[in-house]
Amino acid sequence: MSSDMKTDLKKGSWSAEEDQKLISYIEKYGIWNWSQMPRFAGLSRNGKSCRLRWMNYLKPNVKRGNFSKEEEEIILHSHSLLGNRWSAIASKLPGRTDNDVKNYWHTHLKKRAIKHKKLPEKPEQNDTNPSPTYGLDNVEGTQQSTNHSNYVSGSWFTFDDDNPSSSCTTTTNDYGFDQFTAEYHDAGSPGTIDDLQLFWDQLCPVENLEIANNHLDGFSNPISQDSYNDPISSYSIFNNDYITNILPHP
DNA sequence: AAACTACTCAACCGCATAGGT
DNA sequence: TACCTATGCGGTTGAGTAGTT
Repeated sequence: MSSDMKTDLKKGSWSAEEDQKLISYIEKYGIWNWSQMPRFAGLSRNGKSCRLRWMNYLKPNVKRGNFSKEEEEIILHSHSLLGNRWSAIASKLPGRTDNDVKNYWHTHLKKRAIKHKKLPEKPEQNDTNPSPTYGLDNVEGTQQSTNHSNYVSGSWFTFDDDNPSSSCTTTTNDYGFDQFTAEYHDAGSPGTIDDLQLFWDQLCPVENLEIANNHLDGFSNPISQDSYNDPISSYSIFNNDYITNILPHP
């Protein structure tokens, strides 16, 4: 028999008194075990309910109120990358919870994303009007590409010498954003941090990095220790201006 | 003013995973 | 290794509210 059945636990909306009990207890004793805490805090709730109430509502620095334009953009962009990984998306928005982001998506942004998805695609490449090519070929000191194409084809550049399985691609994602994705694969064993640094230096030369970072909006930093530990590191850029203005051949 | 509809968001539920024994 | 428990996550629900007829 579950503890819920044994002890007639309360469900539904939280009262101000319950909120205060939980806040007072946590302020005094901290969070130590959600399933035990309610009993000591004098609450007839299960641990999950307490945890949810604290995480989504009572915890200090939980941001209330309307989402800003910037927050909306981050959600839209992140969702196009991560899908319904609400917790991961919320982590990019200080003070917002996964529940908030999920609710806001369903009530405000989903329709917009679907509408956006129906926007016309970029023009197809043809012989008389070739799409611009993007690459590092003409950047001094960088590796020459042996396999690059434009963003319409969805396959842009492949490192085929020093980094045989690393790649960059540009695609138009489901939401109509141009998505530029680069991956560093170090087949089998992790490479050195220098290998990774070299890869990203080639991909984003110094003169491009500053502008590129303005569009990263907190997406994974390619030169982080995390990336080093992960045999694949990647980031994506969704801003059309970035691809148009930063990466075209000179 | 009443009835109905649409929207919002707090909360619940089930499942997956991590960590401990 | 198998089992148990706690925690975290995403899908879903439903009460309350706002807007419309």
